[in-house]
Amino acid sequence: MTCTNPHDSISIAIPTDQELDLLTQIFSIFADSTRIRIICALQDHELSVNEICAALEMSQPAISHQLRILKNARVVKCRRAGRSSFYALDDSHVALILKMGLEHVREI
Amino acid sequence: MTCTNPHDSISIAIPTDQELDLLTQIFSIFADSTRIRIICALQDHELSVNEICAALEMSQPAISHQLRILKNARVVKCRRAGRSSFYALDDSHVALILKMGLEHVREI
DNA sequence: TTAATATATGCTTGACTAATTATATGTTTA
DNA sequence: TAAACATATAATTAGTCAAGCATATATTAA
Repeated sequence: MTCTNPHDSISIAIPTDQELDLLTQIFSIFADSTRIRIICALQDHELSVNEICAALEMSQPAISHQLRILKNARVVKCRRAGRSSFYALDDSHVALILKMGLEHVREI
Repeated sequence: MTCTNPHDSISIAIPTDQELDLLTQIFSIFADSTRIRIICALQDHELSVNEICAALEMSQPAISHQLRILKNARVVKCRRAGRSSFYALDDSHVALILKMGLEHVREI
């Protein structure tokens, strides 16, 4: 990536308006504990909506609501099998950002 | 860090409730374009409140409002000099998370 | 001390959003 | 087909929050 200051590897070039929008979109996804818990639940394997409800002990519409947000953001993908829909992580980049945040939190 | 699945380096152990709170707090900070712009403006050098207002073309109370949030979250620190207050980045870990997000956005 | 400058704070409003309730759609079994 | 099951969607509500306005506090200069 380009940096405004080549001497500082952490330096960030000023984001464009479009980048700013995308950034706030992505970070907004993680700004909700229910969505983070869903992503963690899908970490190792896909789950049906019902299974996610059971895992998080939350209502089905509440889970479907958040799944739609995660799907629109391409964080999860959906596969239909019979009368169940199975959700799995889609974009590994996004999971990496969450991992970064978690590492940060655990280093405090 | 500990992983639920040692074969997958991206795997994330289920966060505790406390970690979940800290995570949503941190990501909430980046879920606002004004705050991201402030952080970017402070990337290379400290700035007074007035200078930040000028850089972002926003009102002084709006900037002070966001600076207080960033300060409480220890993302920025404040230094008083005469009648001006100069703000600078405090926690470089947080800037790293922002950098991650920006790299992600720029790779799409 | 008074005036001017710089920043912080309190109050309010409008926009956004997570969760609930109720209902609709889709799928399988009897 | 009808009934049961699984998920999606609509409408509503309550809570959160960014920004604006007004004002208070703090610092310097005259």
